[in-house]
Amino acid sequence: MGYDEIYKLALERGFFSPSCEIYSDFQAGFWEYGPIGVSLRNNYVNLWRRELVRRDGMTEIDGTQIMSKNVFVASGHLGSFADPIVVCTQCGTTVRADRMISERVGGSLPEGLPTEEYDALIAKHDLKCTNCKGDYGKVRKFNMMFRVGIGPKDDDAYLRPETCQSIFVDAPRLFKTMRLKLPIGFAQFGKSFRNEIAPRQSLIRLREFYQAEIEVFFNPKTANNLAKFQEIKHVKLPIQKADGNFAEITAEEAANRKIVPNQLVAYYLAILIEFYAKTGIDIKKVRFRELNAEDRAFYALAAFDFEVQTSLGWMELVACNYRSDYDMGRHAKISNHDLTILDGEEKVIPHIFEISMGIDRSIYCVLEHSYAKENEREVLRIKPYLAPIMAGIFPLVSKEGLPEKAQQIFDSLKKEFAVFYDESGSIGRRYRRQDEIGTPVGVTVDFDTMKDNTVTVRDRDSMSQKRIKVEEIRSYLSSLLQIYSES
RNA sequence: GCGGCAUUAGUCCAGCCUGGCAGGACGUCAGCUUCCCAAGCUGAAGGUCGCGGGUUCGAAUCCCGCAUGCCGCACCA
Repeated sequence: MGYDEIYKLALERGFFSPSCEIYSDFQAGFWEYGPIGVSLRNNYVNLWRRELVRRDGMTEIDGTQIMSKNVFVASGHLGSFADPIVVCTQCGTTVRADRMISERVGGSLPEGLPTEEYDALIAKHDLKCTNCKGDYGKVRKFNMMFRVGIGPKDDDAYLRPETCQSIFVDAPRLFKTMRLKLPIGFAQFGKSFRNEIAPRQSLIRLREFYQAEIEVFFNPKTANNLAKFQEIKHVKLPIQKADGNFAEITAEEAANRKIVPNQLVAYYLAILIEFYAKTGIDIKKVRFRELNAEDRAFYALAAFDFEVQTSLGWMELVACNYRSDYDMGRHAKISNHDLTILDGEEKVIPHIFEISMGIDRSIYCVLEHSYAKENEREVLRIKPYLAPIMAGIFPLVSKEGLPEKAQQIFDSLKKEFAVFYDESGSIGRRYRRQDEIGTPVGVTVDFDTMKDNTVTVRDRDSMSQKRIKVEEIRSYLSSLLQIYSES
């Protein structure tokens, strides 16, 4: 299925929609989750908690979205998250000053030059706009962070451009109070904000978006001595190397042959791909793409993007970055706190491996990989534990006490399961409506129900039905929610 | 941010060229029908024609600006 079908489904069925859409001054890059979308996202995040956070014994926190300026001095975002841009005074074309200069003058420029030096270079080489030969204006820094003013004095602070900074600055207290030892993963789900120049395609590139980030703190000396590595050593990792070669190899081979930096990285890539297999994303259409030095973030020693093939091309869902001791080293320096951790006898600045997941994009991919049109039927073949609604409860016809009986069953289930009652239209129409939002089960009350207290349960994927007792509905639904019976 | 195209009911779209009552299909709702897969019949609701300005007796329609969306470029932690 393509983007257009998913977008239409989203608008019609309440997955997501543009923010502030009744006003004409609304801005690009902001989208709402509707009722069905919220339910899907909650289920997705809970699967993330179950299959990554709890599986690995991680510690989850929830930090603030607004953080002080010094956090981003330390993180490097104030300096490096800003691009030097220059605008043509004639035609308004905007280009990256550093790239434009190095392309036309030759050689590469050091990062983070003051803007005056770019101005001087443009003047020295008499560079004109490539589009219209017009003069360039002054070079300025465009920072991708949203600045906010705090209190009556409008003190500088910023909306976080990634959730992980809270983890770094909270880490010292967490190690003390939660009695943690290396290696340990910290997890956080929440909003991040980036002032993208060109937001695109609804959930794919947003200015306000959800991340689920995991930051694994470890001592680099023991990164190849990981007991739990045995659990996943046979998991296959599809890796697209920076040199272009592709290989599907086991986690064990990847670590031994140094295709990934160490066992610890191999382990987390493996549990990540096992997580995505459980989301229903087609695991034959995923890869880890190794980034070369130019494409990596400024802090990363190694980086693997987890990508999924979609109708829009390969889409990056997760950035896996080996951040080394950059973060804790920088925060130690700028905050003037000792951020070393005692690992046995040794004091270390922890190294960090990061699994930075884009939730909105992941939700989109789950939808695209699950949605199917078969003849006249449109069906979202989503895993039951991700389904926004678990079961529709229907009276076969709206008379002779059937609605009352169905309502009674609905009431008995509603606190435990996301169930939906509907008596409007033919029974077929009600089944098909639920198919479109991926509801795995239709429970129908008919005339036999009134005699023997049984109902039919209808399966979304096969459309087949069987009769079960009313008392068995609860266990029937529970059994469908089991993850570990899934392949 | 640049260029091209687009924006009309919940959704898809016609109407625009050639200015003159706001339309269709699907969906939704109500009633009838209905013993299991978008059936049928009857009826109804639903509109800031993206926003602002201009031209005109009169603008969904023509002109200008802006916003948003899509595609391409550029950008992309």
